[in-house]
Amino acid sequence: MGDEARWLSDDERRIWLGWIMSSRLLWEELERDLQRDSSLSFGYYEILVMLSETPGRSRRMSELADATQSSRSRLSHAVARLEALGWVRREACPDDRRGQLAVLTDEGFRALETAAPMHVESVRRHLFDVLSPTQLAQLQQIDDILLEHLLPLANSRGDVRSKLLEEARARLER
Amino acid sequence: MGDEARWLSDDERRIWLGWIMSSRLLWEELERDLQRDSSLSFGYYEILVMLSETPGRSRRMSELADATQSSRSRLSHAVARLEALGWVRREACPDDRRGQLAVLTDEGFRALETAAPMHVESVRRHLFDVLSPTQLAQLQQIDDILLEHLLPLANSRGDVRSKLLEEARARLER
DNA sequence: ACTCTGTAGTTGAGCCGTCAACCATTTTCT
DNA sequence: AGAAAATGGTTGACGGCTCAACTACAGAGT
Repeated sequence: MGDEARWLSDDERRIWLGWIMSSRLLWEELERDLQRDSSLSFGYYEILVMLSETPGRSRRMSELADATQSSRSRLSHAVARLEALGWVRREACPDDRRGQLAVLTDEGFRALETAAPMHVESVRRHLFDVLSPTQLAQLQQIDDILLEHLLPLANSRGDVRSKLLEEARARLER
Repeated sequence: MGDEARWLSDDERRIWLGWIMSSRLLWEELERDLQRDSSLSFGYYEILVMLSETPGRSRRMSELADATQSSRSRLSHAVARLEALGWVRREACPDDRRGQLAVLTDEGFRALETAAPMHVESVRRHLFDVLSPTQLAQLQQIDDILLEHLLPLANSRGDVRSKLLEEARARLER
């Protein structure tokens, strides 16, 4: 392998591999649980959660895209599928004729209600129950720093994500 | 949202959101860099790396699957695509007539050689350069614990991953 | 009013991964 | 030895994502 200027040291390599493996496995485990318990993908789950948390259980497409860290395109596809499942409905936006509102249906809300407790349980099992309070605090600090570095990058890449991510970050720092 | 028995506390919610956002963004950023610099997906990159690190630059499919934390199916598809690109070649396994060897071609090795330094640079930029040594040490501990919890789960789910993950973990603990 | 630029959202092609079904070979058990 | 079970690997349908192209509307400047 081309060992150029700044290769990784052994320590760094271990940290790197550890991060890759653990974060990948955790994601997979959570998605698998969610899929098994509720036949819901994590992406869908996030969308339903975000909708359920707004008054009126509805939100504009682009807002929703930012809130769930997805591209507009991805959200558009996802909402189309959720609509086909009957969990979300599209409505025209009153004040902007370009806009679309994604609205959580009652059926969608019920689906979320059954999924949520099991998902939370899964998050506990795989994250909160295995780390000590100290480690959780450390993890939070680390993630905050990473976000501080990564969010501006994501934001500057225009198109995809916008100011709402900053808002999300503010929420984190509160 | 159905607040059942053990919902997340505000602190937990912040940690949870922080983890989701940061790990997702980091993955995306690294993949984006890799794609931009080398038109290589992270999955492919990993396969090439694993192959390049074995004597003979070849490895059995299932070994390779475990080493890259992928299902046999995924690896099979991926190697098919890498083969079409001319970076990997399949060979029959001498001692087991069921087996297949994935072999890194010279062209594949060259592709990896150009990709690697830029990728390492990207990892530094987004991870090692933003965290302090203390935080990196903490992160490693945290990831080790997560792995200790997650690897057995992944292993027990038979089919997909096997003993080699344990080996990988041993490598981590060395 | 009229163009110019930016924003909202959708669409289709193509890539990558999952899942389940499948064949071939090897191992184990009797 | 022969049947049964386990292992190695592939395949095809399908889901979901990305990227780039596109339509429609809004807002600014003239």
